[in-house]
Amino acid sequence: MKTTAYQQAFILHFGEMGSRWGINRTIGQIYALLYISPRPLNAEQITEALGISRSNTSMAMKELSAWQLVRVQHLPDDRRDYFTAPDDVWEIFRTLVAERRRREIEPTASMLRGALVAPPEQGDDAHAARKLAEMLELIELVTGWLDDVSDMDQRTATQLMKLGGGVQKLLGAGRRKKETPRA
Amino acid sequence: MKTTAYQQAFILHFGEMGSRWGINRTIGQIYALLYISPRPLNAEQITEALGISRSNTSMAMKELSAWQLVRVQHLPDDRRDYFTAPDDVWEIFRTLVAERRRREIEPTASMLRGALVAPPEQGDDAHAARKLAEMLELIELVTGWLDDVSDMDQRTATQLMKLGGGVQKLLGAGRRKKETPRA
DNA sequence: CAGTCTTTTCAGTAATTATTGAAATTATAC
DNA sequence: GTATAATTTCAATAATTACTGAAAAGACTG
Repeated sequence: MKTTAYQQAFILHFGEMGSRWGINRTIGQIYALLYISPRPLNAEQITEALGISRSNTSMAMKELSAWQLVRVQHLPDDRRDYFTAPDDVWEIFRTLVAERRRREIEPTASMLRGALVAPPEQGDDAHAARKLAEMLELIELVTGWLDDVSDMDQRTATQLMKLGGGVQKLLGAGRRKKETPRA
Repeated sequence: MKTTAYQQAFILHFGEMGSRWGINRTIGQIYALLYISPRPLNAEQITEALGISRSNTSMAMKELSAWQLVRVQHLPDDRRDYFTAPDDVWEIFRTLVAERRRREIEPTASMLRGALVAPPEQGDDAHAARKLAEMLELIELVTGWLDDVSDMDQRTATQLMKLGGGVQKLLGAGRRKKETPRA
């Protein structure tokens, strides 16, 4: 596997952004490589294309599998694992949202629910409990909404997003704060 | 500043989640502390409450300010800086979305735009360019939508989110994939 | 089941990120 | 101006996370 300069730029960018996205450089690069690759790649090809160790590739693939961001497939008369990223960006997006929700939000929601089972009623703890309740309410509102959007097919979701602020008209309210028409 | 066991649990959780959220433990803890505190706190109080160094507090406040997640205020006859988190969770949420967008998505969108100025038209690079274009299209759709939602007032946004999948009826489409009614 | 190919594990090391303490800077008071 | 309080900077160190190489484990072949 050799990569062109054009591909390199994209792969290196994903590597650099990796740390901001909570994944490491290797994982970012591998995902970028798979995403633009027109064919499935095996671990050896990935290792060679990125100049990393075989074991690093193995660990990264495990992590990407845990995120459900890659698929494994096999070719006839070849027992190596071949990896692909899903073709459809919308599907990738849904997976990302679901996984980030599970890892970054759900543990907190769960902790908040626990803390609110028997909320203190006096003093600063009571104030804290009210703030926790506000946070949980917002989390549940937003995650519920994300679930709903994830269940939509791409066409509907696209239509909804393009509607943008115009959705307020449909809601029948004159509460618009700022006019932001979209295509 | 002393914290109760009830407050501690929340603060420690935010510290632990910090690494998943792309901030460090100290920043997570400080934000949790400020969020539930019924009054503004100065750096010394934060330092004492969390058992960290004064310089660590200073650097963390700088970072939180960069995220626009805290406000500084002053008390009469006291020249120390007092910090608060915004009262309104909705406002905090909007800030988080805006900042994450700016740091985690915008650089990539910008790179993609650059790569698509003169997209290659042959071979694997052409395939890569098509995938880049798909990614950019999705990013622009989603970030545009986030902008629109951010511009809504809380009441409208809440109404919209509670509507959930029901929004499809308003769109006049029978393309519902799965029925998920919400309060 | 011995041999070969492939993948995984993991201890050690490298690289990165977080935290501290001391010194420097800034701001205010006298 | 000097003294004092508050905050920031930054080099050193601690802690964490990423990566490698070697060895082990697993999977298939003949």
